[in-house]
Amino acid sequence: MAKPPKENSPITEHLTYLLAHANREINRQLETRLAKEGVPVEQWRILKVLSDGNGHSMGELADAVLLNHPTLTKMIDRMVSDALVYRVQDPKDRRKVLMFVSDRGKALCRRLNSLAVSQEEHIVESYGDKSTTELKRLLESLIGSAN
Amino acid sequence: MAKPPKENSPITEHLTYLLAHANREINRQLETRLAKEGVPVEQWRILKVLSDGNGHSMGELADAVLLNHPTLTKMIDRMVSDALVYRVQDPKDRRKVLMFVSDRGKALCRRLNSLAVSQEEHIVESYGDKSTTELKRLLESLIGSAN
DNA sequence: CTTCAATTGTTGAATATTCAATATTTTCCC
DNA sequence: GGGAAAATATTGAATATTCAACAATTGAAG
Repeated sequence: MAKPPKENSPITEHLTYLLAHANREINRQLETRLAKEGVPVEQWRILKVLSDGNGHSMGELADAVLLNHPTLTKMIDRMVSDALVYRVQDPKDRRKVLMFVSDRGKALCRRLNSLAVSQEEHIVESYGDKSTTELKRLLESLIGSAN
Repeated sequence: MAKPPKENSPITEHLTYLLAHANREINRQLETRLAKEGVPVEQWRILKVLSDGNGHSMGELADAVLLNHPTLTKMIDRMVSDALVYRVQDPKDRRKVLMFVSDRGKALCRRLNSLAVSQEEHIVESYGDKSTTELKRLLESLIGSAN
């Protein structure tokens, strides 16, 4: 396994497939945990990014949380309805909208962080500390080289 | 980088995020290439799995190509319309439907395979042979340990 | 300074996905 | 064997995502 794929290699030897497969598994695990709070994974990402307290424009945020712009807009609409985040027009550039977390959003984010950290600890237990660290290093590097 | 995340660690230190990010990048690259043939990545996966010529049930196929059952059913509907695949009721177990590739599907699959292999070669060029092999090994192992 | 292009975010229509419910067939077990 | 439970695939309604078009603001060129 893990050889360079030829035209007739099984799909399981393709990097793109292995990434999709691993991502699906891990994402599902997390999804299951976060369901306790009734929140999709993307909303955890949004809350976490906004947790630095600085305002983030929709564009920045979309990049950071791996969502397309219109998808993010609509997800933010729901989160505003739930009073987790709020919009402020950027005074420096009135095309932009700056997003902030509410107190309610912060409290939720803390609970979600705890669930997420616990998941990763669980992964490390069965998968190993060394492997996890190395995998993360390689993924960062791949992301960097793909840009 | 690549340390065990604490509750207040940035999201970029979470394995789940790194996987989602890397997957998104690589999947987009492939998507762009396959667009030449006007086919989504999932259809390439389906054609490739069916390329062994054996009939695969919808359940098997859904697992293999990382799609939920109803999503697969509807995607297969489209592919049947495009005469890429066809359904045959399993004579051994009439609950099951066995999927097969048509000649047209096979021809398309060959062209898609070529595009996909070329993408992976391109990745290996900029990312390195060693890293790619090691990353694939680790992903396989993670998938195995997650199950 | 004025006009045209680029940037930013949102919207509406088209498309795709998901959840729950259904139909069909098989398996289990008494 | 007969009836309940499990397995398989599909459907329809509800939901979410995407694509293209739009509106608003800023930047840039003449």
